[in-house]
Amino acid sequence: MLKQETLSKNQQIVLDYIEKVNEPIKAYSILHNVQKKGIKAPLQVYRALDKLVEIGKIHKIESRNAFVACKNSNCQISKATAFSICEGCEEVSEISDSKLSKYLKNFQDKAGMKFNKYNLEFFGLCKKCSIK
Amino acid sequence: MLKQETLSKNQQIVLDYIEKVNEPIKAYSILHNVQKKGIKAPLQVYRALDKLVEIGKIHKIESRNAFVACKNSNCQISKATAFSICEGCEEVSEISDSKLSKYLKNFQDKAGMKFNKYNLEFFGLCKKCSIK
DNA sequence: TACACAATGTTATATTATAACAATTAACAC
DNA sequence: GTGTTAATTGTTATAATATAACATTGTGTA
Ligand SMILES: [Zn+2]
Ligand SMILES: [Zn+2]
Ligand SMILES: [Zn+2]
Ligand SMILES: [Zn+2]
Repeated sequence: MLKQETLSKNQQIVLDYIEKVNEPIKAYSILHNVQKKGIKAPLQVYRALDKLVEIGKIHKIESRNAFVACKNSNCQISKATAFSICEGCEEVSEISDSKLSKYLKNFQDKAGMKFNKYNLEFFGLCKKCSIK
Repeated sequence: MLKQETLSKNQQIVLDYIEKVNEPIKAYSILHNVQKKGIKAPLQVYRALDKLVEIGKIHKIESRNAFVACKNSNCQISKATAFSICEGCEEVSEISDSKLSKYLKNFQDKAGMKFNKYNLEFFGLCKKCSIK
């Protein structure tokens, strides 16, 4: 079978919603908001999320248990992700910095382990929150 | 009041256990294993974990919802952490690389956000798992 | 002593995620 | 088209992770 090129119905419903809200959103919040589209159970959401993460359409913000649409057309495979997270307003943005990604892709730890994936989360205060 | 210098009873019990097992361990697994010491409820474990993370004695591996003792005497404050995680055997080790930490501490995103903390998780296969 | 704050104990509940199994749909080879 | 395989869906139940709320006790300090 060829590699999937189109999303399934539930995958598309979930992705549409995540792209629309345009900020990190939690699985059960997605569920509540797509029930009018016919998705009834958590598992239907989680299965769609798994696939969307796998193909790089969305990313999981691990420290927040939340999901966000990919804003970086270069990371189609979800294997090299970096985010900045404001601890004041919880605003999250995906970092797209070629020097950073190059540095991290080439990083070798002392045990010589070869990495195929990384996730980096920076925390701080955004401009708005830091002047409060 | 002076800054806490000694750990409380429950904090010490939980830390002792995490240091003993010497690998990432989950909160409810900790609970089961410290019940003989008198800790009875999840909240007692989570409160101890929160404090231990705060003071840098342990770290949370976000992608695994697990906790591990700090192996890097330099990161007493839990604000700059990096781990390598084997996706085969789930072995986790804390990365201590001064060049990496310097690079990340000084990283500035395009929005000029000032970071005070980061967490980086690398994924791959350890030597043992990669020859299988 | 009185005060402030940290830590504890306890019960209940909220939140996040997966197991198990049956049924349906989509893609492909022939 | 038919048969085959894998992906997807639907459904119920349950597991795993984490916090709310509130009363109580301990600890350092003035
Ligand atoms: Zn991305
Ligand atoms: Zn902010
Ligand atoms: Zn550490
Ligand atoms: Zn391994």
